[in-house]
Parts: sequence; structure tokens; C-alpha cells
Amino acid sequence: MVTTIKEVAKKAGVSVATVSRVLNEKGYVNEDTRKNVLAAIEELNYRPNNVARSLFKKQSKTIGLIVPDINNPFFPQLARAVEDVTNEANFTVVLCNSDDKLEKEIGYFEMLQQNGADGVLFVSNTLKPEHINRFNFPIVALDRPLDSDIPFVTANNYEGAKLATNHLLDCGCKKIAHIRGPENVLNAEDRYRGFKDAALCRGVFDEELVISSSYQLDSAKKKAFQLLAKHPDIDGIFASNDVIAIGIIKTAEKLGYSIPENLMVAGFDGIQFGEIVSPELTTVAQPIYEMGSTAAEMLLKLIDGRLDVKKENVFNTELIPRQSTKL
Amino acid sequence: MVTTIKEVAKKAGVSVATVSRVLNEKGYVNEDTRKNVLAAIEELNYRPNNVARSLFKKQSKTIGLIVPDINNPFFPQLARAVEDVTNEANFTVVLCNSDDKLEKEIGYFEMLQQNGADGVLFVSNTLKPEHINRFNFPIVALDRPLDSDIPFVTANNYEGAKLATNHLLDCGCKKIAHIRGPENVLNAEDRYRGFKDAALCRGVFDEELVISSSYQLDSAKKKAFQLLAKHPDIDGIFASNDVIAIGIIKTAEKLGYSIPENLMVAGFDGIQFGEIVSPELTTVAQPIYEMGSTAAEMLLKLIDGRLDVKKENVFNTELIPRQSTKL
DNA sequence: ATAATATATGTAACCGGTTACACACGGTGT
DNA sequence: ACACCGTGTGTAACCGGTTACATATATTAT
Repeated sequence: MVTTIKEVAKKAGVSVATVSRVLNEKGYVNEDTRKNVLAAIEELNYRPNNVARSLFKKQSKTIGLIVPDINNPFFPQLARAVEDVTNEANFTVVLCNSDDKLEKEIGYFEMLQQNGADGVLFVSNTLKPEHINRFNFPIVALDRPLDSDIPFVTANNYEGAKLATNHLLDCGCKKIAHIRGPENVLNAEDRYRGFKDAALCRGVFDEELVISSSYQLDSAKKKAFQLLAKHPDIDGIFASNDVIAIGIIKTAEKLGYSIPENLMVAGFDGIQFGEIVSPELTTVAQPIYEMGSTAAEMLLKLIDGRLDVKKENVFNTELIPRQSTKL
Repeated sequence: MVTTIKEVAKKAGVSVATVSRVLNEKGYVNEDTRKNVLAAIEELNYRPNNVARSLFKKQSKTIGLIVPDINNPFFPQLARAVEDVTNEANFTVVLCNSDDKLEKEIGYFEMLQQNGADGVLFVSNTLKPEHINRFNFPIVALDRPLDSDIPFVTANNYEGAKLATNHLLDCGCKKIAHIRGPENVLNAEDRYRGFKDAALCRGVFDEELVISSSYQLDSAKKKAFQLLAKHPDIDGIFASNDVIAIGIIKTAEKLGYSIPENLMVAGFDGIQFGEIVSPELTTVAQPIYEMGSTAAEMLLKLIDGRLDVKKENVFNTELIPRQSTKL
């Protein structure tokens, strides 16, 4: 059996209320009594039961983190940031993989509510405000803002995409293509818009050279193959994320291109693995850890009832030129 | 306010006990009453409070997953497997990053106990039986077995290392080296033993050519540089894991080696990213997802009080020859 | 000297469920 | 007719904490 507050009270010769006061350092407790209680706690190796606490306080010190798939290398970094920040405040993180499926996401929200979670951090394209406005805990959207008044943290995808596109053009690319992310994903849309505007501005936009792919390696390889087979003279590709960019590099290599000599590639995200492909990937980096920690801090503030949180946090991106492009 | 069982009872004109019986499909309930209660639940959109449930039942349907660092690409796959399996059984996973620090690990164990976790799955080198035998929930060790009677799931590291070493030798390597993992990590030790025995057996073991590195990219690059600077005529390296192997490839490339022509490299783990380096990494793959799901299933069984679990689960590894070695 | 206040502690209600137990009713066996 | 059992439902204790409130004493202010 685990020791309970009653046993501690008995051992210390006081009531449970006094033990509770000592535990929470709340209310008046005589110094001697306090020491007795502390001694009893020590001796019995007592640890308060958080479930009981949560029930009364309606505060579980738990938050949910819903991501599409922790295997996608973007998310572990985010998860790590979230865990670091929330742990510091003695919160616990429940990890949920939604596979970007609406039912799973809603299921997780319900589960989290039932488990008394104090708040939820999520990355989703499918969730709409009406799905979550019935939940009475704070919510912060990460990476992909909702079209509502739900606070969010994201990167400036539009500007980042322009950065990458202009970089490719500055490097001398004449015929540039874009493999964009899924149609229903907002950041893919924003990056596409950035690409389009930058290309238009330099007079080289060609809708024919834009195709879409999921944010997965396999899909990216397939799409890259299609694109290059149809337009072998493409000399620059902006990929909507690093995974797609890596897929392009692997495929182009197989097709006999040499990068960056006759094909340049730029990605988006700044995941660690961009550095391990050969050639190393030029990319537009998001401050992933910082975004995660900011979102976590926002959520903690909201849980704390503070309303002084900035609802919209858009982080700047940074171009990191590496070997897959060359001036 | 969230609706409680009392409000449902009131609306349905019955007692809370009856509502509870309907919820749990336990005990006698008249069919008409049941329908009324269900209607009330539906109408009020009632969801039982799991915190209250947990308090009474002393069963929270939560497990902890403690890993060194979710950023290490080995662990997301494991985490995913664990989440998939436990979710199926309506369990929730609390993610904990220990950075392989004993205090953090113990801290997490205590936290999990306080939060009423039903069991813990962990990956650790530092934890000793005496640290965890005071916890009264089932525990399963993953990847790195403890020297005790705690059930575990791991890969056959020794045999896998032999596989890799023999493969390098079969490919014609004459002077093979090993960059092993950290001294205190059991799997690093086993893989080293496998390397040593295989090399000895073929008469090419040279202790000079074994150095150790942490399982991180930066460290691996540094160690690879040292090793190759000192022994430039090494023609084969077995790395204790894929991350180290990738570090070796990147460094060797920079030093002007061409792989696999004058240096071959083999890794261990079979992480996804082995396929994206150039040349693609020859590796000894562990069935990561299967190991994670097996461990999760074991834990669920133990939580369920079943004693028919196999305490020791050693998975076979498989050599996956790719471009970084060549016959 | 007396009221007001600070200190110290215990009792019991409460959080939202679950379930042991009591009780009532109808059918069956003898 | 009576015992017994299956069915159906409610009352209240319980899980392990927190805290409002009551009570008592010591200290300070007026």
C-alpha cells in the first residue's frame, strides 16, 4: 500500500488538515508541528496522491500535445521544447499522434478533457473552431494556425518561401519548380503563395512547374520523379519542406542530375537531417525549439488565467545556404 | 461547467448508482431505465470524469514512457509503437525525456507514481534495480535490459554486431575499426563484444582501432576525424549506431575518402535516415516498431495482472546492405 | 480591561465517480 | 403459503486529498 495523508497525520499526531497545510505551505502551522509532520512524511516516504488533488482542485497539471506523427522529424524537436518548458512548471505532457485524422484528434481532445488536462497544444489542419470550442481548457495551435481566435504560434511561411525562391533565382536558376505540400495544409498554401509571388516578381512563374506532394519521403520521391521526367530542364526546385527536398535530392541523383551543378534544391523547416544528406540541404529554417517553447509558455500562462498573452506569434525564418544551392 | 453524473441522474430521474451501472454495464438495469439514462447522457453530452474514476479505482489508464531524448531518431519510432498499442487499449502515454540523467529518471518515476500511472516503460542505462523496486507498478525495460528480474525487450546486439563485422570483412576490408557507443551503455558493450569476437575470429582485431563516442552526431564526427587522422589506411568501420555511422560518412567524405571504394561503413539500428545519407547506409536493423509494440503489450499484460508474460524478449536483427559497403 | 487580530488546529464537507449493502418486488419451487 | 432467488433501484461509504468554518489561545491595539 502507498502511504496516505491519514497515516502521516496519525504518525505526526495531528489532523489531515494540518498535514495538508504543511504540504501546501498554506495557512498557519506551528514551527514545531511542521517539523513533526515533515519528519513523519520523511519517515513514511509519503508522496501526495495527485489524482486526489486533481479531483478537488480541478487542475491536473497535465497538458496534451497532439501532433500528426512523432516520426516526422519536425515534431520531436517541438515535443522536446514543450516538455522542457512544461516540466519546469511541474506539468506533465501527454503525447498524442493524430495522423492528421479528424476523428483521432477529436477523440484525443475528449480523452484529455476526461482526464482533466489543463490545456492542449496541437498541430492540425483538419480541426475547425467548432470542433473545439466546447472544450473549456485553453488551447494553443502550433505550426498551423486556425482561422479563429485561438492563439497560435507559427513561422512566417510566406516570407520564408520568398527567401528560398529568391535565393534560387539569385543563384542563377532560370526554370524553377515548386513541390508544394498537401492542399489542405495552411503552411503549404502560404509557402506556395510565397513562391508564386517571388517568382512572378522576377517573371519566372510557371504554374506547370508546381505539383503537390504529402510531407512524406515516399510521396516526395514519386512526385519528384514525375516532375523531372516531364521537365528535365528544370534547374531549381523549392520544396515545401525538408523531407520533400531530401526526396528530390535522392531522386535527382538517381536520375543523373548533379546537385547543385545542374539542379539546385532548397527546402523548408531546418530539421537536423538536412545536414546529413549529400549535398547538404539549403533550407529556410524555422526556430523549431523556440516555437515549441513559446507555445508551451503561452499555454501555461493561459492555464494560469493570465490574459496578457500575445494571441498571434509569427516567427521569422532564416535562409541557411548549404551545398544544394550555389551562387 | 462540465456535466457530472449527478446532473445526468437528476435529468433521468434515477440515482447516480443507476447511471454508473449504465455507464459500466454492470449490475441490473431495466431496459427502459437504461434508455432514459442514455438519452440524458446524450442530451447533456456527459462524459465521465476519469480523475474521479481513477481515484476510486486506483487505475488511471496511463503509462509513462521514459526515453533519453525524443530527438534521437530511434525513439520516435519506439514512442509511436507504444502509443499505438496502448491507445488501442484506451491507455494514455505520458512522454518523459530523461537525457540519461539518473535524477531526472527518478523524478519521472516519482511523478508517474503520484499521478497514479499504471506502469512505466523506460530506456535507461543509469537506473538500477534498487532505484525502482520501491515502485509498485509494473515496469518494462526497453532497448537496454537491467541486470535484474525486470522484464525487458531488446535486440540481439551481440549477434547483430557480428553480422555487421563479418559483412565488412566479407566485403574485403582488411583493416577494420569500430566506433563504439558510451562505456556505460549496455548495448554499446554488447555490440563491441560482437565486433571483437567476429574480428578475432577472422584474425583482424586491433584494439587500437576501437574508440568510443556518444550516440550523437557531433561527437561521432569528432571521433571519426581523430580515428581517420591517426589511421588513414582504415578501410572499414563498424559504428555502434546509425547516427555515429552517419557522422563517419560525413567526416570521411570531407577528408576525401570515397565510400565504399576506399572506406566502407556499417551502422546499427536501421533508423529511417540511414536511407537518406549518400551513400545510403548499410546497417543492422532492429525491428524498432515491433520492439516498442511488444514492450507495450507486455506492460499492458502486467498491468492486467497477467503473469504469463515472457520476461526476456530478444529480437533478432537483420543486415541491410546498402551503398556504404560493397562486395 | 476589553475588543480586535494573529496564530494554531481540528471537523467535516467536498471533488465526481464506484460499489457494498439494503430494500422492494415478482416469479418459482415445494 | 412460504422460502428463495433474480431483477431493479436507492443510500451512503469510500477513494485521498483540500479548504471553509468553528474553536481556542496568544498577542496587540485602544
